[in-house]
Amino acid sequence: MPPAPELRADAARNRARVLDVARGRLAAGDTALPMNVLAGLAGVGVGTVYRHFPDRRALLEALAADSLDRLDAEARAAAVEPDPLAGLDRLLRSGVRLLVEDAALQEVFSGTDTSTPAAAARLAELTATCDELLQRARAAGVVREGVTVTDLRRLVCGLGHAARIGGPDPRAAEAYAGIVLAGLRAPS
Amino acid sequence: MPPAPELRADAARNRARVLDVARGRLAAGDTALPMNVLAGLAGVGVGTVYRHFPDRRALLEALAADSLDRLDAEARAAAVEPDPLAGLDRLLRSGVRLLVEDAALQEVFSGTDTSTPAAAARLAELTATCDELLQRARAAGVVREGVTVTDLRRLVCGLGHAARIGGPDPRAAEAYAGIVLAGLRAPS
DNA sequence: GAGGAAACGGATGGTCCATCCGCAAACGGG
DNA sequence: CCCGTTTGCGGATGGACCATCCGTTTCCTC
Repeated sequence: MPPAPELRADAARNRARVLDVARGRLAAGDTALPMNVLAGLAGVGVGTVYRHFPDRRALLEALAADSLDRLDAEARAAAVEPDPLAGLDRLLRSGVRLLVEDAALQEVFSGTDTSTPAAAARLAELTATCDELLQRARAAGVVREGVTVTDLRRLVCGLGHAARIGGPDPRAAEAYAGIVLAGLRAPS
Repeated sequence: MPPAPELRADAARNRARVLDVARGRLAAGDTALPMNVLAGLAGVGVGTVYRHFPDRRALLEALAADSLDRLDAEARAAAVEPDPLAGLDRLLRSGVRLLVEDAALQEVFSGTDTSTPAAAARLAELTATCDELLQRARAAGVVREGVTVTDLRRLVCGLGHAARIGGPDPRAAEAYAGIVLAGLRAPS
């Protein structure tokens, strides 16, 4: 990635405002905020919103960037755990937790294709990290046969989805992660 | 439920046409079919569609009615299995399978509130059946502590969601059901 | 502080939703 | 069979939202 396109002062300010408002609204459960309303709340014209975020998905990806960073950090940490099973534990639990905490991340992570190339790259990298860990777990024989990194990703998304039905429920998320984790272990 | 409101001949025909077209399109992956297009394809006016199905959700519930019947039947069968663990197995596997096979059912089942009172009643009944089975499994000590029937429902929805990421994948659905099933068993 | 580049903003056209009501078709008694 | 009543039909319509486009404003550099 080339360093950064260097935004003009007002552009940076407006972009931040829009993101702030959107984040606040999303945290408040307002998942379908119209773009013109968002613009109004941010004290900005609609065009400005669309310039910074070509479509809804791009906005979501920007909103999820922070959480994606954290998830990436967790994955790296998990990948270097001495015990691969402990690594998987950490990966799954933190993944589901982050997905439940951040609706934007859930959306981005569940989606099949990305809007920003940046987001695509991040996801690919994350996948590679997870795969490395999974390979190690498989080599150690502690995980079920036939489980791929795609399965892991889909399971995490699924659990995030599950723990959101009827309002985000972090406690349920934790429990579901534990259940799947137990199920993923190689049958002894 | 009082027997049936006795639809007039043309009304029944039109209703069936709309449902047929909608089912076909949905099966073809067209999840966001505009109502006026649907009406056009069914050779019917938009008003007719809205009369039979006040909103999108009601249409989905009608589309899912068949699958919901099947799910209900499976749940009853599962509830009378002698071995409660086998019952849970059957319930989970068939639930996830049906959800992956029928997008409408996935939608209805994941949603938090219903449009039709009929659908609400069906879901409540299904929940009761599942709860009965779960109680039995708990009494036999074969299932994790603290798992509620709500958890079961959410997990099934979550797995359905997971097995749909990147296109419905029945094989993955089966595998995920197996994983969660293993995880649900009481740790020995 | 002047020139050029970058960003702004909101009017605009397009799509879809959902309603409403004049009209047509179906039912049932005579 | 025919006609009155009732039920359902259809599509024009208004409103919400999306996404674009371009004249105007703001910022940066020299």
